[in-house]
Amino acid sequence: MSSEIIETRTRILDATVRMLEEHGGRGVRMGDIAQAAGISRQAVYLHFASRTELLVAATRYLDEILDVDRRLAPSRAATSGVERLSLYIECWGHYIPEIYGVAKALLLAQDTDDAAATAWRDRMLAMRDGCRAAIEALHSDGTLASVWTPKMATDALWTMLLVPNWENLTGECGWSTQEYVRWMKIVAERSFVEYST
Amino acid sequence: MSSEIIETRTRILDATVRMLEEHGGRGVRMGDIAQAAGISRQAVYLHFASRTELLVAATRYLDEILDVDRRLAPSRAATSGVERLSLYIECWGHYIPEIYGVAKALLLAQDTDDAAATAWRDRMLAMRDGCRAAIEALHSDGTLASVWTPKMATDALWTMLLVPNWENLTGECGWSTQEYVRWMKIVAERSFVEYST
DNA sequence: AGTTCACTTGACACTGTGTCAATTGACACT
DNA sequence: AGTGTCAATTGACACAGTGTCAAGTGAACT
Repeated sequence: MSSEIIETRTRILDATVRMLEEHGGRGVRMGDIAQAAGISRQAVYLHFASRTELLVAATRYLDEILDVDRRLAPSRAATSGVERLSLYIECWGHYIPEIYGVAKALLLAQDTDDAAATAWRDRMLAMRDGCRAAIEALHSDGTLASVWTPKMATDALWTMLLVPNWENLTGECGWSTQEYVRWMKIVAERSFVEYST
Repeated sequence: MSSEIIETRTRILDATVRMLEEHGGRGVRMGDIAQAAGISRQAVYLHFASRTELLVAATRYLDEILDVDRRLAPSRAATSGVERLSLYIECWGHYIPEIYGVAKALLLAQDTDDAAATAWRDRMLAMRDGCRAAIEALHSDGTLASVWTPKMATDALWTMLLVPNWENLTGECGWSTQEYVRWMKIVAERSFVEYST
C-alpha cells in the first residue's frame, strides 16, 4: 500500500514533466496534470501542497532521471582551466533543452509565488558554483584575462549561461543547440581567457 | 473638453509609469493605477481597453519623454565600428534602468497575454536593429572577428543586451549600472572585434 | 431646459488555485 | 463477517484580479 502511494506520486511527477515538456512550460494547469496522471485534480493536492511544490519536486525528479552528477564528471576531470570552461559550457548547454519545460514553468511561477522564486534562485546558484569553479581553474592556471576579478568573471559567465539567453537564441534567432554551445564557447573563451596563452 | 480627455489619459499614463517604476513592475493592479491617477478603476477602461494596451501605451509614452532618438545620436555619429559598438552599449545600458519598471511589467504580462508578447518582441526587435548596425559597422571596417558571420554576431550581441541579463547582474550580483556597462563593453569588444586591428 | 460626455458606483462573469466535507472502494486485521 | 484505515472521488466554495454592464451624477455646451 505504501508502494501505491509512491506509485501515484511518481505518476503525477511523470505527467507533470511530460506535460510541461510538451507545452514548453506554459499554460499547464493542475487539472491538466491530474488528467494526464489519470486522477482527479484534488488528488494531486494529497501529494503536493501547491503547484509550486509540485514544480519543485518535478525539477528534482528530472535531475535524478537525467543524472546531473554523471554529466558533470568530464568537466570536473579537466586538466586545464580552458578545458574545464569548455566542458562545463558543453554540459550545461545540452542540459538546458532537456529541462526547459519544467524550468520555464518554475521561471513563470516566480512572478506570483515567492517559494518558486527561491527554488529557482537556489537552482541557479548551484549552476553558478560550476561557473565559479571554471573561472577559479582559469585563475589558478594564470589564464584568466587580467581585466577580470574572479568574482566578476563568475558573475558574467553565470549571467551569460542563464536560461533566457538560450531561449532567445534558440527561439527568436532560430539557433540549434549546437550553435548555441559553439557561441557560448567562443564568447566565453574570448572574454575570459588571456590571449597570450 | 477634448483637452480634458487628453489630460486624464496623460494622468493615467503618468500614474502607470510612476507606480511601475516604484514597484519594479511587479504586483501593480489596475485599481492601484486608477487610485494613483485619482479616478475609479472602471474609468481606466474608458481610455485603455485592457491592461496590456495600457502597458504598451505607457512604454511609448516613456520613450517619448526619455527621447530615445536624441540618446542614440552619438552612437549613430560614430566614425568607427568599434566606437559605434561602445557608444551603443553605453546608451542602452543607461536606458534600461530608466524603463525597467514598465519593461518588466510588459515582460511579465507576456506569459498570459499574446498582445503583450508581440509588443515586447517588437520593442526588442527595434533594439536588435541597433545591434545589427553596430556589427555591420565593424564588418565594413573589416574589424569583425572572423569567427562570426554578421547575422550570428548580431544575434549574440542582441541576446547579451537583453533585459534579464541586466536584471541578474544588477539584482542578483549587486552590480551598478556603471559596472554593467563596463562589463558589456569588455565582453562585446573581446568577442566581436578582431584582436589584430 | 435639454443634451452630451466623462466619470462614478455597484454588481457580476470568468479563470485558476487552493480548501473542505461527505462518500466510495480496496485492503488488512481480528 | 465485521471493522478500521486510507487513497481517491465528487461537488461546492472562497479568493484574487481582469474585464463587462447598467444605471446614475454632474458639469459644460447649445
